[in-house]
Amino acid sequence: MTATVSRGERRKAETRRRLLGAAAQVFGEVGVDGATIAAITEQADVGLGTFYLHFDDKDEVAAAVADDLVARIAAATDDAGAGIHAATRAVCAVAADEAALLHALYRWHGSARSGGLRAAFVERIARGMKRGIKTGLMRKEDPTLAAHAVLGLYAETILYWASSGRDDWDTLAAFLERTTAAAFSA
Amino acid sequence: MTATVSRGERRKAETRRRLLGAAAQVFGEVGVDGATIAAITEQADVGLGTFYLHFDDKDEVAAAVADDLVARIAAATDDAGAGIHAATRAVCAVAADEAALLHALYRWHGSARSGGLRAAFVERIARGMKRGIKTGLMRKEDPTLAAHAVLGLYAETILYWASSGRDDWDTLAAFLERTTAAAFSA
Amino acid sequence: MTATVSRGERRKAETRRRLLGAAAQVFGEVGVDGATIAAITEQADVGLGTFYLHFDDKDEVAAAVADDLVARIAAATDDAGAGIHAATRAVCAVAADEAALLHALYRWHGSARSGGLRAAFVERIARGMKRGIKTGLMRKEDPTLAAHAVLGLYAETILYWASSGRDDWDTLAAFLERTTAAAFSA
Amino acid sequence: MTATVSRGERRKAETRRRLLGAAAQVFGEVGVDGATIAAITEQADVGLGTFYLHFDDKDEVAAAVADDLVARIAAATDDAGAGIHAATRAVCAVAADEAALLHALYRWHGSARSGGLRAAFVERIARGMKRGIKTGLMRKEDPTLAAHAVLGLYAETILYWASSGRDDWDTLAAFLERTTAAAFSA
DNA sequence: TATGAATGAGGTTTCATTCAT
DNA sequence: TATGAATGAAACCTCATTCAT
Repeated sequence: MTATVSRGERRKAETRRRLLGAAAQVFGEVGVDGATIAAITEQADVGLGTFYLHFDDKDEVAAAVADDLVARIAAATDDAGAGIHAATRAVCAVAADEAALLHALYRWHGSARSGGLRAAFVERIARGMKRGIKTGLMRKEDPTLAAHAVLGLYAETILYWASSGRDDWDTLAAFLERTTAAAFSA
Repeated sequence: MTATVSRGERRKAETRRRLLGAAAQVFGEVGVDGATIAAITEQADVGLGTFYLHFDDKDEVAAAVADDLVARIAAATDDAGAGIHAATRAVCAVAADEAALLHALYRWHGSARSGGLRAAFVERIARGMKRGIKTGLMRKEDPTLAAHAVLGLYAETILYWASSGRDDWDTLAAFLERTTAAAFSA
Repeated sequence: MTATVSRGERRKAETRRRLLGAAAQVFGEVGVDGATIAAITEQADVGLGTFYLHFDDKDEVAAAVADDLVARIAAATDDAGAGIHAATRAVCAVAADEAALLHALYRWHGSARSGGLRAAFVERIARGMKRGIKTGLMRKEDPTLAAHAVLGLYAETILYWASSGRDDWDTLAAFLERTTAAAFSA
Repeated sequence: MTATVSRGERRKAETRRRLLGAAAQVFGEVGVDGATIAAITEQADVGLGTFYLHFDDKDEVAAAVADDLVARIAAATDDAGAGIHAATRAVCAVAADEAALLHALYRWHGSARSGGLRAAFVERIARGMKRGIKTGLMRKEDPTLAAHAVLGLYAETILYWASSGRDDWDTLAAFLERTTAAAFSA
């Protein structure tokens, strides 16, 4: 009744994880466009050809790395419970850890196949907005448009905070809560 | 004492203008990273080597194109007179015309030499914020931080508007004014 | 005293047969040069590494497939009994079935180790020629040279027939008999 | 009134000629499939990238080399005047010089774009056949089919002659004339 | 000043082959 | 005996940059 994955499968999954981690690292250092497959496999300490056993091309890893990051932020906000307050702190906490990667992926143009970070975040935020509007806590606005506004506001300030080397993320979180509340509360 | 620019100098300036226009066009089509020097010179209908008589590399043209765009938006807002209202309409008007280029330059990582669009806009917005705070119209916030917030809010919504093909820019402008006012007015 | 082949040996022979069939299939589809080991093992529904338990490399399978085909054509002509007439019909019958494979192997440059189809056919034809000359049915010519001539004549027309999608192989067979007889009979 | 091609254009044409010559050389040595772009540019003593200034890919050079060879053989036969006799000698003369290249191109599978040697030769031979049939010198046969037969007969014997190192091409030419005449004359 | 042919470093991708299981 | 993940050499192709004209 244990998970029945053969050792071979576990090793393959481990290699894939290594590649994803290496890609995240490299993307953070030189950006998605600046990253080369060779740099990723080198960082992962696997052979060059191994990359193509796990991904078709760079876009595919980038999409997978983006999905991972989105999932982590989603998990962090979900764990944090309801409320903009907790969610904002959680997002800032992840941002503090993964500033470089966040920067790389947020600026990434994405590919035909993947919407990248933006689409995923917009969708999550828009859902929250709809709830807020329905419960009367929020001013009535087009949820998708408002979600883009919030995304831009959060992303640009977070990346600014990270790039200027400030580490008092609570200050930023407070600003974000204050501003968002003022902007959209009913 | 008319301006004494020789014919050679005039021709050179004309060629430079051609290259800038071509670069803007190509950037809009394939992004800054996707653009090649050959594509730019071809679009400009100029020899390949000519590029290097006017610019050192792609970063330099991209910076120049970005400066041009910033200057045009600045001129538009300045012409529009004071007030967020007029400025927002002016920005949206330019965005409507240059959506593709705006997209390309805003996502561009920039270069070591140039801050790109972001730095220029942040600086302008921050100046406005300082004025607003001093005159008591605006809530007191860190002007640079607030400027990044406004930049992100505007940029992300404008690019969304353009990418979704909507052309009722007045609707967007109204949303932006409403939201910004709510977020930052005293 | 039945043939005592162990189960292991039987299974191994079966796997080899599977690989040969798969190789023939793949060669017909993409040519010998275009075929990859992976494509062959996939078609055979066998592990990639298994290939190397049976063959050293692609040239070796190609040679084996060619030998098979030659053997089948030889068997067909032998079964058909004596006479150019019957042999030609038999060759055309096989060609009709295996046009793609025939094309792939006939154009194949061969390897250092194997003469491929050409050598085998030339040898068989030359033997027939010598007999024909000895019995006085055939004009006296250098048998090997004449064999090459016949091979080229047959092969090029058969491949043309197959590639143009015609299926009235009797028409072709009649042409070949008529022409060969005219060319070489005493 | 002299040919008005600038020096630059002449130099470019010269480079192209160098590449064609080098490709012919390399194809003769290792076959079309075995040839690499690097080997061709090295043989031509030009930079690797230069290749792509003149040809899209290997298929395109191969087609150009094939066209050249066809044109040379066509010129040789045309110069030789009418009659199978002269034409056969002319073909053999070129074959003697270009045996290796002929071998490489004749075995080449060709590309989607180019019919290669085969198509060009078949067409020329078929034209001759139609004339022969109309004038009553030749037995009535499907001209395209007969052309393939003649092509196969000539090609296979010529390549045999070359590969076996024989240099009495007159002997071969005599065989070809004799055999073709017997096979197809009315 | 303008041109564009030539260059080659640098990236991507494939695939024969090995080897631990 | 069978497997298939891992490997890296080798091929392809692009494009920034130079330089002779």
